[in-house]
Order: sequence, then structure tokens, then C-alpha cells
Amino acid sequence: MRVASKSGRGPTKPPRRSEPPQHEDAALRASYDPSQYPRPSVAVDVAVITLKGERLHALLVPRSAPPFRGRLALPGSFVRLDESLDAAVQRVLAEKAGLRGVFVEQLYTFGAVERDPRMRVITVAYVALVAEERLAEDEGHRFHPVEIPWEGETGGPVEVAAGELAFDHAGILGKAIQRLRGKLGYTPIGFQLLPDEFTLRDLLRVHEVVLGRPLNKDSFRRRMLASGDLSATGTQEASVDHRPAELYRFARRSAV
Amino acid sequence: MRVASKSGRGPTKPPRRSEPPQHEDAALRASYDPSQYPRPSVAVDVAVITLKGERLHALLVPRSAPPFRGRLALPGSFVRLDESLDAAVQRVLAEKAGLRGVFVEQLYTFGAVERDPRMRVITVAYVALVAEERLAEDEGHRFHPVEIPWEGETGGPVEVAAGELAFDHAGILGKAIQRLRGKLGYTPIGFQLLPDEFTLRDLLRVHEVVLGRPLNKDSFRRRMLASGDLSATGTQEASVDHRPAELYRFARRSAV
DNA sequence: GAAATAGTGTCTTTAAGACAGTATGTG
DNA sequence: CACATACTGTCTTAAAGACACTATTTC
Repeated sequence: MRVASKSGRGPTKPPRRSEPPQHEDAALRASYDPSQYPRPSVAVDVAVITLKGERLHALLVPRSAPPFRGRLALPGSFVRLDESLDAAVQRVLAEKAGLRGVFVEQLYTFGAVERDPRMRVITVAYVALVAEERLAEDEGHRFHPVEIPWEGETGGPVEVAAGELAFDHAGILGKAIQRLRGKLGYTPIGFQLLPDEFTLRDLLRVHEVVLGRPLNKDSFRRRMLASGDLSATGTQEASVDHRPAELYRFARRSAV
Repeated sequence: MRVASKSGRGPTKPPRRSEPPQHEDAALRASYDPSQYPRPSVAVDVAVITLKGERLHALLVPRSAPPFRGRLALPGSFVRLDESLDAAVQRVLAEKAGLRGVFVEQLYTFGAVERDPRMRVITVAYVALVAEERLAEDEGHRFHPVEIPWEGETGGPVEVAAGELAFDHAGILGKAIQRLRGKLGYTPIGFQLLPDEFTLRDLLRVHEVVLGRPLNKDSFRRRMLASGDLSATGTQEASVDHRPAELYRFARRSAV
């Protein structure tokens, strides 16, 4: 484990953010120029998650260049100086997945020194949730089923049939699932993985797949209906070979 | 609206970390050199929170240099290329607060383009919790009481009697409190604001101050004792003018 | 009518709130 | 002994799990 010695290095001038007492004139200001510090690269990586059948899938793209050439990785990009982190994420989603207006949330920032072998890269990871129906036709196959080798909100890296992921992306994806599981308990977030209209059973399935365990159907129904997050559409699902269920829509929570 | 031009600046040589070509071929690598991208500065800022009396306090240091000279700010530092984010936080805590081994957790990363008027600075914010007893004698006065102008887990910037905080630090501190409130419900975290041994009433007070509302004493006791997170020491508090309470200690949660 | 799932009603269990009553320290 | 708080026990209430029963569609 190679750790650069903290004193021996840095021929660049000592990063003192400390306090040279000063007036706000330019001369002194120059002596305190933070742009002198060596700077890391900053990227955003997005765990774009969808639900296909009984499994969570993540958008993974094969790396076309080293390092980790050929391995699958989360879509991402370096952050430009004139765009916010959120804007960078929107750009990644648009450019690499053709997605717009999906649910996005910042996840965690990964800053281990050696996480990219080329150079120092700090990555701000995001989670995006998207309903399978919203994926473009040719996008579907780029989503890979994710194996979650742990229970509850434990956390830890996930696994993908196609092999090891690049960088620390297996860990990032694991943290994304962990966050998702945690939030399901106290936030209406499952909607994001469903089309606009859905049945209670659809929503139950989402929760069960995300949590990785069966849920009590009765109390799930009660909780959801009591939450005020659902509004009935008055219509029912069609073309099922059994009694059709009421269709619901996500209701923006109104003031209590 | 002065934004450092993304191209005009930083002709300083791109600090490409050593780590030469390795297993992959160098040709491709040259055509894909991320060190070419202009890079933002990256900092860590730490919301060091303690409990004094009936109020949460945060460590705030007056800025001695522009921008926001004279205003209070969270302690922070730029991240060095050879240290992880966590290591940078430990360094800040040691250098600016004389603290070691306190509870620390990453909070959120703030990356608005204009959050620092000088240049593009992305900051990774952390929360640190420390018991008042662990503060050095001369540190106490640097902690300022924090006003939380919202209820529940709503969030939003906080207020400090000493005036406006520098940068977006009021918002960062607000998010820190918000996180704290949220975690209190499902995690043993209040301990971090108390000395090693404490009574149930001490812990109740912590929860009440953090949450900003009174709690039911009976069910609090039951929940805490049932959680398995507390272990009785067998001794009692001393020098109180009423019946002394049992002292408890935080018990590392054992495997169920 | 058979099969399958939607939806309702009710009983049990569990955790939280309320509160009375007892215990044990200080002054 | 008065006072203050710690601690215990019990009743009530609310939410979750379990499960029986009815409803409504397709085949």
C-alpha cells in the first residue's frame, strides 16, 4: 500500500490556507492564491437503475480505453469548470443514456487516492432511477442485472454477471442499492421505477425487488393508501387474466 | 458573474500522477489523457458539532482573508493530491480543532459554480460529532450556538448570532443538522455528543435538543434499553440533589 | 364454473403514549 | 420529612402481521 509521504513531496509551494493577515489589495491576494494548489480531477458517475422483471438492472458501459479497458463501468464524465455537479449529471444522462427528467439524487463522493491508477480522480456518485418503459428501444440491452450479495441495509459491493466492474464502481453501485433500500422505508421513491400509472401490486413488486425480501401484502396496501402519496385514477388495468386492479398515480404530497 | 474561464487559466503543468502506462498500451493512453481537462479545486469543510447546555454548537472560525473576510466559516482545507478525503478531514480536525478520533461522516458535496467567488471550488462537506468534555479548554469559545429555523427533517440554512456565515456554509450546517435529525431515529448516534458514561436522561436531552422537540420519556427509556446499544455500568451518577440514575455506556452492537 | 388475483373485515401482536405508583438519593 | 428525580407496572391506542372471506375479471 503505497502512501505518499506527507512531507517529502510537494515541490509546489506549501498550501497554506492559513492566515497571512492582510488587506484586500491585490498584492497580498496574490500571495494567497488557492489556484496555486495542485488540483485533482473531479468526475461524476451515475448509477442509473431500472427494474426489469424481478431484478434491478444498472446501466453499464464497456470502457473503450485504459485503464480497465473492456470492463464495464458506470457512465460518467469529468466535471467542467462552468457546470455544476448536477448539470454534469444531467449531461451524462442525456449524452450517454438519452434520458431527461429522471429522478436523480447525489449519493456519495469517493476520494481514495488510488482509485484511478492514472491520476488523482475524485468522483461524485449519483443515483438515477428510471422506469423501464422510458428507456429507448436500443438502450435496454445496456442495462445489466445486478446481484446483491448482502441483506438489509448492510452495504458492500455488488456483482454483475459480465464480470468485475472498473474502478471502485462495484462499491458505488452497492452504495446506491443500500441508499435505495434505506429510503424506501420512509420516502415515496418506488414510483420512480414505474410508469405513470401502476397498480398496488406493481408497487409492491418494486419494493420487494429492491429490498430483496417478500413483504406483507395487507399492511403494504394499508400503508400506501394511508400515506397520501397515491391517488386513484378511477380506471383499471386491462388485459390481465384475472380481476383487474385499480390504477394509481403518484400524488404530490399536499399540505397536511 | 465572474467565472474563471475554463480554458484561460491553469497553464501550470497538469499534475499527472506518476503511475506510468502499465499493462495497457501507451498509445491509446496518450489519445485519452484526462489530465488535459481543466480541473476545479477540491476542499473539505467540516461541521464540527457539540452540545452545550440546551443548544447545539458548531465550530466556526473567522476568515482572515478574502473572500468573506471577517465572517465565520466552517473549518476546512483544500484536499492534497496525496491524501484521501477522509484523511483531509482528519487533518483539518487535528490542525484546526485539536481533535482526534471523533465521529465523522461524509455529508454532501457542494458544487455550485459560483459558490466561491474566486474560482471554482467543489467542497465535500463532513459532519463531526464531539462531546463537550473532549474539547480543549481554549476551544470552547469558538463554538457558536446554532439556531435552527425549521422543524423536523425539513432542512434549510441555519442561523448564527454572530451574523451571516461565509460561502454557502449556513446551508451546509443546515444539512448537517438535518442529517443528524434523520439518523437519530434509526441509529445510535447521540452517544457521540456525550462522555463515555451517561445517564438515560443525558441521552434523552441530546435527542430532544437535536430534534428540537420534547420526547416521551417512558417510551424513550424502553426503546433505548431494548435496543441493545446500552450497557449498564453498575455505578450511578454522583453529586446530584435527587435520586441518582444508573450510568450507561455505549455497547458495540453484538451480532444478533 | 374454475382459476386467479383484487379488495374488505377482523383478530392478534407489538410498540408507543399516558399515567399512577413506588424507590432512593439530597437538603 | 419534603422534594426531586429514577424506575416499574399497567392501561390505552395505533400500526403491522395473519388470515378468512367476498368480489370481479378471463378462460
